[in-house]
Amino acid sequence: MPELPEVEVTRRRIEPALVGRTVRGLRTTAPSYFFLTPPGVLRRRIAGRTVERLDRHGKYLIAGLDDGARLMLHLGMTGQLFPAGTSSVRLLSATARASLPPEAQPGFRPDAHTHLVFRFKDEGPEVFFRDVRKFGKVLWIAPGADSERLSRLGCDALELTGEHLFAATRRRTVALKNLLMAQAVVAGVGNIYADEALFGARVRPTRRAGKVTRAECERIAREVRRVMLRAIETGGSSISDYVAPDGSDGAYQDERRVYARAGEPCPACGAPVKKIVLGARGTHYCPRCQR
DNA sequence: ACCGCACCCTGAGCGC
DNA sequence: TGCGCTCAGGGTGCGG
Repeated sequence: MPELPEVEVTRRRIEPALVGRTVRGLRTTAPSYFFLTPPGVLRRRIAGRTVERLDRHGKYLIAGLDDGARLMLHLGMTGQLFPAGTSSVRLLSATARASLPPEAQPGFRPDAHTHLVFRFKDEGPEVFFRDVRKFGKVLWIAPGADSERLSRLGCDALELTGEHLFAATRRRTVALKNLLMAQAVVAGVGNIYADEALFGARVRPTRRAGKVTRAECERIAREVRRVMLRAIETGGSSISDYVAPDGSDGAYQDERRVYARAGEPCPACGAPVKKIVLGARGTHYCPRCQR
């Protein structure tokens, strides 16, 4: 489940394969929930354009094009953005290779879930956007136009301050965790890092947002930034590489302290980690450390 | 204005 | 072994 760190890692990996290159053509799947811009329109708008930059805000990637338009990409739950034939996995057995995600498979061919295939004028590799569940999104934004989706996002989670969080929580009765995951307040925090940051800050996810103190907001903001920077360093928790081919074994997996550890001892005090449902999302915390 | 919940989708994992 | 059910989750939008 890509959150800010996974999107940032994706951005850094895909940037060299996109920026400075001119699109010869775009292939798409049929119209669906995935396409905020209809695929036919998208193909016409993108053909011939050169990608000038690739930015990120929260969980959104935004490609700047040479005609002033922008292409917005969201990975949703299962989105994968990767260049063809990126990696060499010769060291792994055939069985291990077969279990690799497509981005690590040298011979990957676009399948029914590959909704975008960028082909370029140069001889370099194609770039694929694959998304099995279609919770991802693609949107073409006209030159000079605003996107309501982007303009209503709050500050990027890496820039979150205690002051901003404190102001946003006043007079709010929602559970703190739900507010932390509201993209209009802070952009980039998802389920995993919300649980991890709140554990680090020792604040219970169910607390009414309005009851959270100034000092706690400072701790939470610091933990959000710290946890996300650390996850970027370790390559994110669902972005795979050759050493840890299985998404669930991503590097950050080893650093999780509460997420998906229900019943296991809290790393700080040993009490069993509790799992509840909050805002229809699995929520994990230590009942002793987090008050 | 705010809050809670249904919905979009499909593979994994489980029980029978 | 195989079928069918349930669950997971980001973000939007609706009804209360």
